[in-house]
Amino acid sequence: MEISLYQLYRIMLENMGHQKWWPAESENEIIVGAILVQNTNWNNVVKSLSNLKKLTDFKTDRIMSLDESSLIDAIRQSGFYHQKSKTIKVVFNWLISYSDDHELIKKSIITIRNQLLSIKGIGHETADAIRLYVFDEKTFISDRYAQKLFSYLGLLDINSYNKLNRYIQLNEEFSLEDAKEFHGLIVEFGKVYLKNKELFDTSFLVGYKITI
DNA sequence: CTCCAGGGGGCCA
DNA sequence: TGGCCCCATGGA
Repeated sequence: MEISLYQLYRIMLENMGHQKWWPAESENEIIVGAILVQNTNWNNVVKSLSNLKKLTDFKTDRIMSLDESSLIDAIRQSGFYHQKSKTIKVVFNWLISYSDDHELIKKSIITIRNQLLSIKGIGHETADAIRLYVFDEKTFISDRYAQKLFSYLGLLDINSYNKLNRYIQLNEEFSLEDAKEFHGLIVEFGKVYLKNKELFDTSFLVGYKITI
């Protein structure tokens, strides 16, 4: 049966329920989490976020006032802490350059994506995650789980972020909230259904062919 | 012990 | 562009 990308989203939502992504209490927490989770298990990130919440409550000025060793100690469990600590500082410095005002950033002439990509330690996926969950830019995150899903569906066998990102785009049927939910569904599907097939029934996606 | 997570940068062809 | 290596921790 041929279905659209939006219908795929609806089917996943009906079978898996709302994933309520991104799990965080503030936008600054989302930004830090997006950096810390790079090639790192989320369980490790949760510990670091807990440390940082106690230290800074994710206030921009308090994050910036942390010295490097304190920041590294707080995020150590998330790995790659030398680069991630620097990236966090640069990103929040970028926010401060806009008076820590997200609305000002959204009105910027330069695209948010390009500004984020210019920061060392922020690549395509992290930039798109921050765009989607912090700056309300409806976008599809074509991460490894998305690549696996479309391969699993027999649609494409793409193992490149840019290739899939160019190929997949969310039409008007997707609201901003749909886009956020879709990414959560794809990741959770990948974590549970593609890796532990014996634990769950994956059949709800069997037999569908996506037309883009 | 090995493998790898909700990546990214540098380098090289 | 695309492949390879490195970055680092903790859980399975």
